[in-house]
Amino acid sequence: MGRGRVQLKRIENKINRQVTFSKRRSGLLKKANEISVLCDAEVGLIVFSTKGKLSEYSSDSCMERILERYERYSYSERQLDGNDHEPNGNWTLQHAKLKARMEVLQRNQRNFMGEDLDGLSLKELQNLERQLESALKHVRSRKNQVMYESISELQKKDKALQEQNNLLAKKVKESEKLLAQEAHEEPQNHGMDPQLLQSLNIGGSDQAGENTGDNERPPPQRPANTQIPSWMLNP
Amino acid sequence: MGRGRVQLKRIENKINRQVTFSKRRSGLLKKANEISVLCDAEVGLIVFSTKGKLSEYSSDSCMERILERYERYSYSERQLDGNDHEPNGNWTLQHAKLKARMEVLQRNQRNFMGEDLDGLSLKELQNLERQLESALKHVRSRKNQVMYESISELQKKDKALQEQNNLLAKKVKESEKLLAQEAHEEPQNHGMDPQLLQSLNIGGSDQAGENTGDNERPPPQRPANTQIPSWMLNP
DNA sequence: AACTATTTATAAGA
DNA sequence: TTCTTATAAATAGTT
Repeated sequence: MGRGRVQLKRIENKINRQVTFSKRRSGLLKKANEISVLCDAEVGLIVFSTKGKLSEYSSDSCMERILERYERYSYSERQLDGNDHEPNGNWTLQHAKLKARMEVLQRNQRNFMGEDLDGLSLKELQNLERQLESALKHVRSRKNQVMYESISELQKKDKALQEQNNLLAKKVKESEKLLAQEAHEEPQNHGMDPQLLQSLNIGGSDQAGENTGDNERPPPQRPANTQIPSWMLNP
Repeated sequence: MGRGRVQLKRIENKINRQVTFSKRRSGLLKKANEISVLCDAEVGLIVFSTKGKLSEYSSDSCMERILERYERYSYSERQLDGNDHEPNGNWTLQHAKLKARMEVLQRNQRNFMGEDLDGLSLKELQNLERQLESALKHVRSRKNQVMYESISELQKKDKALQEQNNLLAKKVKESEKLLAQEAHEEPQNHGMDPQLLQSLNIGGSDQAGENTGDNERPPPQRPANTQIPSWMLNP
């Protein structure tokens, strides 16, 4: 819908992609709302942009409800397993304990996301900082590994394709030879254009390096705790 | 879009509603797919028809992952508190739900701690990295604030103490003067031992203003909360 | 399920 | 970002 036909593939131009995303997102949200109202359906829609920004839509009942319903629908009886190790003893206690643990987890998680930091002491903040640094290191390391593996695989594929190409090229040459012999006997030129051979070099090897470029982040910043803030030195 | 304008309200005719639902659902799914491909977005779409039938769409990574990611963002009001709208209904279900959520939270937390990263896609890793960077920024900012406040307070306290010291010093001098006069009138020494006077010089008067001397070493003991922890200075 | 007159969505341009 | 506009797509009502 628009001035040109659109291909169903990732838009490479970044700006363009961003703009299209913005437009289509609003369109999608609108349509989600429409179907939910018109057809009395329950809809939950979650969209993460490339940059990780979240947009969501959920019909009347909140997303939480819809997700619960979804979980119930998709794997309801999965966790009926070993719940009865304490027949009917103190469900209440169990429940309370679970809830308490849950709350702790949630608070932690919020802290890990850099929120709700007001109640933390300096030392706790320090610990959290160290923890986050360590996590970040691991994540980056893992990311690099994943990227490396991906590249490796692409290279393998690339190699295989090239070999295949060589084989094909050889075959083509043989054909040419045969044709040349024929031509020798009968001097007309119906050999193949060498450029055609090039075009058989099926693309894809160049995707390998694509991801290596803009994902690297330089470490211009040192960890803060190796650095005494200037205001501490100049009271 | 169609032969007539459509009102944004529930379609009353049941057949009609069902047909429209079917058409629009496929449209919605299509558009969800399009935006995810074109704009490199991560999309999760859940649709329950009036009759409770589930349709879903999720881009590349499975719905489960998207929902986890969603939880990571908006874990917010996990209101476990007033969940007992079903008094003694099915504790089992409640319990199971709690446990399921718990598992998700724990997995998330492990990810936030840089563990169990093997299952994550490149995109998810990138997102996690961004999240951690952001969290780290917040934590550092908060830490700096706390440190700044702490120092600010120290300085205030310091100033107050100095003033107090000045006051005391002045008093002591006056006492000395009086004693000197007495000594002049009656040359027996029943005055106070000058060393005693010194001891009245409640610690720190030398900090007051006369920094001209050789008092460079830090005072042996400061109030605990006016002390900068060693780990702050020695990273 | 197909058709088609219309309405909508949106790609490109400003 | 927002608006405009030409055009592609979606779809309401019909068959």
